[in-house]
Amino acid sequence: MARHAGVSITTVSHSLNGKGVVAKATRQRVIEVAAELGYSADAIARGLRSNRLGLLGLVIRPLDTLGSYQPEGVDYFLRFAGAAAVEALDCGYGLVLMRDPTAGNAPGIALAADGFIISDPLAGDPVIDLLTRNAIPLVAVGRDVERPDFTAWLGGGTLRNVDSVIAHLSERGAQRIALVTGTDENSWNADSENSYREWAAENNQTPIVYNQDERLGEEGGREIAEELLASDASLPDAIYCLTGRHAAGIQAGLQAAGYRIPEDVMIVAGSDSEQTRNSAPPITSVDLAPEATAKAAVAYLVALLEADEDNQPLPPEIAYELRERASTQRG
Amino acid sequence: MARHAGVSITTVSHSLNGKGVVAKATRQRVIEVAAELGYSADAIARGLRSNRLGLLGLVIRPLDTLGSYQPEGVDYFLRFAGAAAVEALDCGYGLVLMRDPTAGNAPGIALAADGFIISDPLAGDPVIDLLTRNAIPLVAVGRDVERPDFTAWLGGGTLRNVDSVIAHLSERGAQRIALVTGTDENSWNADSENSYREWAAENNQTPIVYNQDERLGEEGGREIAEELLASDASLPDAIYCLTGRHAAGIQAGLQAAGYRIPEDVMIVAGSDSEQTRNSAPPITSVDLAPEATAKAAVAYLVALLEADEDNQPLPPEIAYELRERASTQRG
DNA sequence: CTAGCTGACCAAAACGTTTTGGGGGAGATA
DNA sequence: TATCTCCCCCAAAACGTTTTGGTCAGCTAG
Repeated sequence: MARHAGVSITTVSHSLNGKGVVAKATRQRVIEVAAELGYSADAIARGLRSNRLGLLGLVIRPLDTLGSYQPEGVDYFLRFAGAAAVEALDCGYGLVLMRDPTAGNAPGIALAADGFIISDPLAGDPVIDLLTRNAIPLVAVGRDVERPDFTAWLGGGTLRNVDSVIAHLSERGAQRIALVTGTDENSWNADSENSYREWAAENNQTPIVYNQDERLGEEGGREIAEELLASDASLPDAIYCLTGRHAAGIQAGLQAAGYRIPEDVMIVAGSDSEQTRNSAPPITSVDLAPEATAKAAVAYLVALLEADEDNQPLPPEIAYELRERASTQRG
Repeated sequence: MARHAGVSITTVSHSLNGKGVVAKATRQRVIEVAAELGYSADAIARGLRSNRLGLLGLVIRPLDTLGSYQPEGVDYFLRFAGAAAVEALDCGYGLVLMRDPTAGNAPGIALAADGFIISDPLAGDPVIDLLTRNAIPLVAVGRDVERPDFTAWLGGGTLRNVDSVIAHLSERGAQRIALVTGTDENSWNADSENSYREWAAENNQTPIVYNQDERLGEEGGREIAEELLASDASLPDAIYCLTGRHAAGIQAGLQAAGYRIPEDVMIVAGSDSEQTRNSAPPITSVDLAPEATAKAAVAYLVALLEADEDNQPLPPEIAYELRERASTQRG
């Protein structure tokens, strides 16, 4: 390239990057020759020199614990990943989906990423340790419940979903509202339960909480239904279930026992999925806005990467909406 | 690292990569020290030296021409991309989704990928030119209709879908079968039309073919319905429509004009989508097996990358299935 | 005793950039 | 004429590996 343009390597670099002092005519010629030759600086060599490859990593922790990257009907994560990839492109970055990079079978490229997005980190997440140790910037969706000092996370708005769901159910006449969470140690499960217990305490309700392994899917929901039915206490008249698959299972279980949804029990899911959309009746669900969240997370990470030391960006806020469906449509 | 282990840089490299001649004890010690320090060779530096970054690129051409990377209800590509990413990980690679890398706004990392998967290349696709010029191996899903010499592609089985759909429709009593394709210049559109016309010629049928822009979605389907209704010729009694969104639009258009599906007209879509699953009636569709296709494409590309010059792998075959639904359920 | 071989290790080159620290020529000033 | 100042440009270092082509010591064989 330098030979073709009749200048030094330095001048090529300066010309194409707009740095240094180069005569206008020279810079123009270099640019023209580069275009003609289809030349552009080798990204790897540039990466070696500048320690910036233009690559972002995405780790979706719930899929790690779930064991499968394509859980039946759960489209939240795929939509999240797709939107993140597109937004990264818009920012001039590539995005690589990765599994737990502490697990050892991570691709070699893992630690070469400029920054990471961690979706739903676990308590004291080792992935955050690894990245911090390697001085790789990261942004989380959901907080690490054991790491209060780590503030570069978004999605705190999910906390308010508990309140809005309870308000919705109360408005429809619910008296005794139960909560079903997953067992992953992430803030989505933990903080939702905390919020719920706070509400119960404030309203003199006996909290009714079940924790069920996410991996069990609809079957896990059916088990909860059986536990509810076998319990000495009377059945709650509304159930807020964080995962869509558990919700669908609970609904099916209660219906099999002769209960009607929503007449006898109302059901709300904390995240929308194919199961909640297509069960009978369809289940009222919180739309966790995967596209908007992904877009915000990528933009935030890129801002973090490209910001000066002194004016760091702040985490964006995401708005969630309740999709009201027949499972809470009374009267 | 070399200092910590008390050996040269060379010996570290040799020890960790199992190359060269290193005393067993030394190699062991180096490995231990590396584990202790959490050291692993910098992927970028290694990439610079070996020209292998461990990164695959994925370009989905229909989304480029569509202009949107999240077309409403079309989950084929997202599922394809997700499955490809996971399979790449299983092979030790990262996968980056990219837009048309010839468009200029491609991320710098684009040409640093070890290899590419091109989904549904266009006729004489410039992306293939670009990659070939840069000596980057690639695998396509669907062939480039203007590049018969390029054989590293899979998905030829879609050709047979035309026959099986026609067989299915004939079995259900169809006499006059129309075809609706898209206008993208890919093999999926072109070869399907060719197959259809061959069948028509062999069976003394007057071919009825419409080509409609993919970008118009369901509205485009409705337009086709109007054209069919306005035509002098009588309405076909079955329509094979390659895209799910066109199919849903045609069905809605015909129903609005008072025709019944499937009694008056049967409809089949060449690719499954949310529209075909949830329209009324649900539309019989070909399941293009995005996960299996993606997995096969990645495995094929990786095999290509890692193969010796002399024994190149052959493209795998994919099997597709017809999902029979009410839109062809007669009698 | 010497030449040759082998096993263990290492210095240096190469990969293609970016960045640093000049170098040299032309014009201006003394 | 000598010196100073700009303005352009460039050589070389550095990034962290892998790979090539050694060196050196200790043995073995002649």
